[in-house]
Amino acid sequence: MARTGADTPRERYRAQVREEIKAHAWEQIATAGASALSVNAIARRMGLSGPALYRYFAGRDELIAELVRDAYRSLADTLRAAAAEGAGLAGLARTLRAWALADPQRYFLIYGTPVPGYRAPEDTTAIADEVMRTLVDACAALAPAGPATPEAPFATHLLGHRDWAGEQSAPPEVLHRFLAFWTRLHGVLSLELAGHFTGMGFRPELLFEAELESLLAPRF
Amino acid sequence: MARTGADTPRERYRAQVREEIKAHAWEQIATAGASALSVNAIARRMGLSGPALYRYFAGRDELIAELVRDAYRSLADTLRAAAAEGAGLAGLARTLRAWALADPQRYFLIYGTPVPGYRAPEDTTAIADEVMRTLVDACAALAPAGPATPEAPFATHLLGHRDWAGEQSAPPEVLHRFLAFWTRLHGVLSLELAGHFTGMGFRPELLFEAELESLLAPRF
DNA sequence: CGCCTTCGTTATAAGTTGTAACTCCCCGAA
DNA sequence: TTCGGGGAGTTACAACTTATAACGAAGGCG
Repeated sequence: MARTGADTPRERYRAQVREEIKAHAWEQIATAGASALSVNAIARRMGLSGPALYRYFAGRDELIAELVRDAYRSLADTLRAAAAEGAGLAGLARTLRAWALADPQRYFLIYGTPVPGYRAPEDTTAIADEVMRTLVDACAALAPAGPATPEAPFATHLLGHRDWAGEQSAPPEVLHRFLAFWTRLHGVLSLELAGHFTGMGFRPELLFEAELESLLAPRF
Repeated sequence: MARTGADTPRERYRAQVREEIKAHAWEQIATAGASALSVNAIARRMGLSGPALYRYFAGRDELIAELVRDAYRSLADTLRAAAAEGAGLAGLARTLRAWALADPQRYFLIYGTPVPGYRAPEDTTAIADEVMRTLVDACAALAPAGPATPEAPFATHLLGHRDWAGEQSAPPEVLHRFLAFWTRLHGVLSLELAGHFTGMGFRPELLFEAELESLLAPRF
């Protein structure tokens, strides 16, 4: 499962300890949030003393960056697996929702409040692009090259401005649908996971389904 | 402007210092995020020594809770003022956007990643309800009591489950439009403010406008 | 005018991140 | 099998944080 780079026992041990550190970190994040993640607390729970963990991660920031990378990786793999099993746009939406509900703090680690100075490393943005590409592909597969509606100012704007990751860019109609897909579902999910619907007494999954339905319509 | 409770010189001085503390806190949050807010750093910049600030706030958490309250207050006042000047749903949407762009970290303080254990105090949720009511009213004013569409499963669900703040609850069609309004605009705004659109090369305000337009349509 | 509250201070405790220096042991090569 | 090198883990330490306690000073209020 865990693809370790080299085979030397030292490398294997090192990779194993790194995974154990990350496991404790996730546990801690799930219960107290990422801002409360403490290197010392992890070391304590592992029976190690503080500075030992610095053999494995340059510091707290690098550990968090690694967790972000793993979160993106998990999401990308989950969505790709669903797509590979024939899930359409609706299936991907529900897969995304299930993934987010499984660990809200992991979702927020990716799509939550950003740290003002932070810049995601190259490999992480590459995985983020992989997520987007999966969703764009599903959008493209939904409406098989439907004729662009003439009155779509945003789509015509997208026609000229799409420095997208994928070079073979999808038609603007598809990109517009993808952006609506992404932002609408994120809007419902993030507010639900943050607890802004509690006390309102309705079932958030029905709002999610209603938004999803709006996205599947010819005119979304 | 600043409604100080009592008139005694001590009270006036106290309120003034509290405001100064909060001003420095906002400055710090805007540049480094809420998680990096340091009571000691604020005290240093004010020429005071650490524990002095504990005369004014019980601790870091209470200070942040106060900032959250003020952020909600600012948003509620801004939206109410816009509504009072005749702004409709579109005007409120653009007002919300301008308010968010003016200080992204302030927006995230309200709608960003939640701290797992945190429960907003009573008075804060009251202001949050005020924000919602303003938006619900604008949604109600948009379509003057249009006949409920028969095929609207979420609207019919809302009919039975709306433990809303306002007792005189709006019709489910209106509530559904409000929820779509809130979640769609938040979806675009939060992803934009978090920088997830940078490098894509399109103008986020056009996506915002496109989503807004979708919300103004009879069938949103 | 004097008291008393409140402010701001320093000292301290218990945390945190992160570095430095030292030991020790394991792995690999001769 | 033995020996050396390097990585792992340790303690000690610096600098920072939140927060409390105890003290002095200074102000307003009766």
